[in-house]
Amino acid sequence: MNATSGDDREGPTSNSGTDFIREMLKQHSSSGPYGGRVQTRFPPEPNGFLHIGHAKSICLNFGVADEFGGTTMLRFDDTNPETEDERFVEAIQEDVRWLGFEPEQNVYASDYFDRLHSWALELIKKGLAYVDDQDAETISENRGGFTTPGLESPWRDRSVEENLDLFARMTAGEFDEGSRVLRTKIDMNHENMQMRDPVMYRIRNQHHFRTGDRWKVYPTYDWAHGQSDAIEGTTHSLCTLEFDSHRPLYDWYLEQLGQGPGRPRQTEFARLNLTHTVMSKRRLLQLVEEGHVDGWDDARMPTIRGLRRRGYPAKAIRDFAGHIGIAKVNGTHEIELLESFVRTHHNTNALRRMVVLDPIEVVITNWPVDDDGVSRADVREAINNPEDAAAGTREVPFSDRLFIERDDFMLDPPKKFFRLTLGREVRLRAGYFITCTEVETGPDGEVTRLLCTYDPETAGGQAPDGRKVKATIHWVSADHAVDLDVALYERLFTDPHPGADGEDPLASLNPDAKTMKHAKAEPAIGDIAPGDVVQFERLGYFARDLDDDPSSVPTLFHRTVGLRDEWANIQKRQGS
RNA sequence: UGGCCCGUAGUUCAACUGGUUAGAACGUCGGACUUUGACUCCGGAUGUUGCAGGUUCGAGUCCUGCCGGGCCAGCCA
Repeated sequence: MNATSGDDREGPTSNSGTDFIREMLKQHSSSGPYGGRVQTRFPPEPNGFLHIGHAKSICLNFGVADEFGGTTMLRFDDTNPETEDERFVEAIQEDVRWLGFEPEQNVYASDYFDRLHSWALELIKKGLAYVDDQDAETISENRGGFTTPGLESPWRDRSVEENLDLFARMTAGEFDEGSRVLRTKIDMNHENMQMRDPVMYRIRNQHHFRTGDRWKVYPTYDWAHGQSDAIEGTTHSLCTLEFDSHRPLYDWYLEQLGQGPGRPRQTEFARLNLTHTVMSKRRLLQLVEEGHVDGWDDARMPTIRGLRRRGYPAKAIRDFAGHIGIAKVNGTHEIELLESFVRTHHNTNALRRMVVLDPIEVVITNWPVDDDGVSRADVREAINNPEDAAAGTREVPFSDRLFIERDDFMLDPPKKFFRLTLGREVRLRAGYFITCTEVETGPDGEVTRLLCTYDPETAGGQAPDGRKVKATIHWVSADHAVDLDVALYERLFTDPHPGADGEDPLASLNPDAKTMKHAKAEPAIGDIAPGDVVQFERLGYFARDLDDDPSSVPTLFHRTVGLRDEWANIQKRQGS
């Protein structure tokens, strides 16, 4: 198996296996030029961080290779020294691992620079490539348009000797950046613009993070990609839809180089888009640089690192990727679908804890006072995870002064509100039934404190006389509470399709995408390690911050995703 | 404007490669259950399969035209 485990994965998730790529692989496994061999590659450019869109591609590439007994390379497409950097390499490797995949090998396009170079020489000798002295602007102008043919470069018919000499001098660094390029000689009249003498090499007087200052010419994507695939034995080169028009060129190079029928084959699939967020590197970079988020690993970001901080499990991301399948149409998935996989995962795995995000004080007026005049705390036992008996139980202190959620009390409740109100009895989860007997209010009429009585007979949450309550609410003993900072998240963009109408995507950036709260937690919150996700009962799943000090009490949690909330739906429908 | 790719519930995908009333998930609505208004379970609704022709006993699947969307004229990937 090609996958590693860092979590509870049981294997790569895939949909039913009926998509066009798996269909093709199925055929190629029984017949065809690859002898049943399957090798894929995930080829990120090390100039940014991976996001959920990359995760889809990673799951696809590693997933199908695994399903068909093949392997997957992690290949860094480091052909442009301008923007690439070692730190991205490390981050990408880490993210791929975290997602649960182990590459067969970590390789770099730059590993192949020598081979690529000698292949280029071969094409020059065959009269299929030439050095063009035109500048970028001229080349662009002369490429022609969709309906107009291109203009052949005046340098197109140089002799092989001159081309060889010039290219050698380009390689040696004799010329300025932009002064010359090596171009393929195909057809300036081709209906596919990609075939109008595409550039193979450009001069870059820049330091490359791997090859240093050795090279002065760097291969373009089109020249490097297919050949890299061929060198390392990739059979199926899966890429996104926009490379569709490059496929003829991809095939052309391989063919000219004499690669036989077993040569790699490019297949395109739709990239992933999600509602209420952006996915392009440029936009993500803009969010970071303009300070709209706190970095690439901000929990609001759709980056792998952001999702990880947010508490999205790798397994849920994999399940999501497998579920959505692949297609040849660019669409946009609802982020709710991803969230449902996150909830499903945490529902079965996350421990439960009680945390009050917006506390209001409750005094239990009939709580007993001991002979020495002191009111003592009681200890309740609570189930850690109703979905998993093995998770056991924990102790929760109960006393005469508690906090409950402000939302769980209404002085003048609407019809369908069945939580606490004056004169009504509710259950405190794993505690007792309490009845609100009196409400204290402040100068503006706001509720400041609730006086309640409890029924000692209902310890643990059952009434011996069998009477029922309509609501169970969570609570925390005030004197035992642990103070926490909690980050609540909403959609990063209010518009489900930011920028779809041609507007600036950032116009719908949600300023309230992050809200900080000071919360009160039960003491057992201390059991939760950084990075772990727990359910705050009735509220949602929350991840303890990755950078929180593991040796001390938790201080910061991020809301991964809220629980489904029927009450919120009711309120929405009632328009209040 | 030319070329290529693509149009199936609100969304994203299925439909054994022409064969009965076009399915699933998420969402939505209703009900059951419930010490989380969660989870779970049961049930409902939403489609002129972009449109129009054609081939065929039979078309979401094949053909033609039209409409709509995406991509392509970087020395980015």
